[in-house]
Amino acid sequence: MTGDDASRSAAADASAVVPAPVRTLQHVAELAGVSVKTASRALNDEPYVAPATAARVRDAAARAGYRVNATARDLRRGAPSPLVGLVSADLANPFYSRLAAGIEREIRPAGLLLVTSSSDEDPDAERAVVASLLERQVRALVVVSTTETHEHLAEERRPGTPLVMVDRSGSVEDADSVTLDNRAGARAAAEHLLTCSSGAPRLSVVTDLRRLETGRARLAGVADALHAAGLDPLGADRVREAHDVRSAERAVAELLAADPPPTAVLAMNNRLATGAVRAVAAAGERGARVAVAGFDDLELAAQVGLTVVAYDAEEMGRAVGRLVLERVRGERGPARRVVVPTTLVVNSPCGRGHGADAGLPAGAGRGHDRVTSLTPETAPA
Amino acid sequence: MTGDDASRSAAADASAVVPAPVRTLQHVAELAGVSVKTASRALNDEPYVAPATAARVRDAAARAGYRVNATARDLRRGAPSPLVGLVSADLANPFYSRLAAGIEREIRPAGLLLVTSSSDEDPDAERAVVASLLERQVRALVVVSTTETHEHLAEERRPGTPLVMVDRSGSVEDADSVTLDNRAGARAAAEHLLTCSSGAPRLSVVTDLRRLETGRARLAGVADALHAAGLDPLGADRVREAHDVRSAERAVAELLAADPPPTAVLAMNNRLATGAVRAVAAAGERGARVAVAGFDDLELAAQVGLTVVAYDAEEMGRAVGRLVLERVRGERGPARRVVVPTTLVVNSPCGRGHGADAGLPAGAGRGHDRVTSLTPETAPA
DNA sequence: CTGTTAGCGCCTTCAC
DNA sequence: GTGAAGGCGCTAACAG
Repeated sequence: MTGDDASRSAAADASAVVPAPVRTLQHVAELAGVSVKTASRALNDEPYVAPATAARVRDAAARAGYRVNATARDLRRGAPSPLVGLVSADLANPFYSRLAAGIEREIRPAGLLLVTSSSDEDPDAERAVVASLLERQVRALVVVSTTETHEHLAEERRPGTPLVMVDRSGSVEDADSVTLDNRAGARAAAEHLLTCSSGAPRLSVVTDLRRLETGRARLAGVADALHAAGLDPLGADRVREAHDVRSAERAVAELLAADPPPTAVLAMNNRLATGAVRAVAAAGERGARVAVAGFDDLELAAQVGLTVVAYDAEEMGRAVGRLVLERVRGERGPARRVVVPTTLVVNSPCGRGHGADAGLPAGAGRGHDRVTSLTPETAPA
Repeated sequence: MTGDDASRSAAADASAVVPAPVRTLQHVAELAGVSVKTASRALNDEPYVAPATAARVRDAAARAGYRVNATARDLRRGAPSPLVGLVSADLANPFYSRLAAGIEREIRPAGLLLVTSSSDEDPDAERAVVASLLERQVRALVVVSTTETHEHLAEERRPGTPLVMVDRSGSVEDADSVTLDNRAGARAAAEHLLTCSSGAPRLSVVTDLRRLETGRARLAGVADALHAAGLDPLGADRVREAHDVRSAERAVAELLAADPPPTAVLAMNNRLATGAVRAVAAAGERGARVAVAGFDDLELAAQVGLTVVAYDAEEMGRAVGRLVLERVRGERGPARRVVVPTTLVVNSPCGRGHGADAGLPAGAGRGHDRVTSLTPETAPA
């Protein structure tokens, strides 16, 4: 083979800064004039290696730019992979990214690595990426599932691979889950909006995919609030589905055009809330007064008078990370169901509505009216 | 060994839904009554396997819940790992998460997996995680570096592992890079703020770690603008360093308390801009009029009258992904330096300043006054 | 068509 | 102290 020669001559090339692409322990051993095993011992700081030998080996390794192949080592040792797979819908969404950040922060100290992938809310993509991660022998799987059912998670997953469902708890028997108290959060927001109106309250809602568990739970929370207030359930003309900022803006514009117009709008997630704020601001120019609330926090919510159902997404991620660590460390107990409480942060000046003439509710500060839902931190499965 | 027996009896247990934790090809082969190699062939759809045999093997694999160990396969095949490592400062920051999303979207179709990890702006953590990823044999490395120098990237990296520096181009000879046109972007924002003032303009700045390349470039852009306008360079009393929303809010409050107060404030990233908007809103209650601009886009920028230096972070990620793919596919050319242009989105009503009484600039829409910097998409190294 | 042998890079066992 | 053999799970190469 001329491979080695070619490599060495490339080392003389200006573009190759590093010595020579020697890679294996075998090469290091030859360079140091010892056996492979001795080289292995020296580099792993095992006892019973003569100091002089160890030094020679280390030197050879350094010159060769050698780096252990952790994959091969783990294979030989029978060690499980340090990879934890995360499958979410869209990493660009602040919710998922904070979640990922929380998971990563929690598992990194344990030497675990987070592999992130997106399903783009496409069930087939989710199945494919789950399969791919499983083949990569991920040590645990964290999934924000987009699918209606979850056989692909229950069955395809090798027994013993811990699974944590996030945001949407799903139906896998032995899977841990971390979800929000969606129903209580939405109910709190709806109740606030209903009491906010000066006259008879009329509530409209933008929601995302109703097929998802979260969407259904949040709508149920709204229904709770309406029922408790003795009001009629949401009519079809008071609900629109949207999935991004622009479609939400259009949807809310339509909702606002109803006769009579709503006194308040509730957006079921952060993207929809952004669209809603824009639509209401535009309508506000024409004199409308509409209170707005949204699920999920937004950085500038207080500044635009947006009331939000807030929660700590990164802390959710940390909770996920802790579950992963426990399972990875051998915890075999029954599935845990962690429900994270939400907090209503009231930023809309109540009774006055919200619009161009409402001005910046700077005086309201950023959410001193916090109402935490009473959901317990952890509930039994 | 009683391992198998124990496993099988566990299958009868209610908590174990799946058949039996048989894992290796060896087991499948035994189950199907064929050799390991035949099983391998059947499962890999190789030709020259009797249909009946193939069916038996597939059936056995299904019953056993077998899933190939892709890691072992790659080792044997000499195939490189499909892992791409990303080391960023903080995945919870929308900039990094959009970046990650862009990279992931671009590389996923090629079968590559993104491993994300955070350095938390800690150089030592960065070095550690880079080493760890390299040991995992990542196929390519994408780094948002927090370190001053980059020997650890230049040297420790095995020759042949492609490296893409993002946001901060660094000093590694053979590394590709994707960066923003920080200087032009900051200059455009500063120029806008300077011409915005009715009287003599006084500009103050909140910046993050000045040791970082981005911070320096953005400050240089501000200096450019001041120089071009014939104004004095920024005095030390007009600059504060901050690194998160709260410290930025405090810092801007201090800047606003100067005598004479600034007519405009420029925040050098998204977190600092959020803090600046809050501080200015609070001061606005007391009648101050201050224009605000920030580097990085924010969802609700238009709604709060925040002028922003915007750019497409996800597209940056896709550019990174494309570079990774090219290198992974064997492209050996010299380092590429991609510079992404920025766009100034003017949301502050010019000449009137910005404060509580400025109201929502809803009429200004969301950024119709876009000024794209003239930076070329790609510049030679 | 199918099985045997060998070995990817590394480490464990057990000799020397 | 050190080295030779063997094997983790899998698949190329070569038999049969």
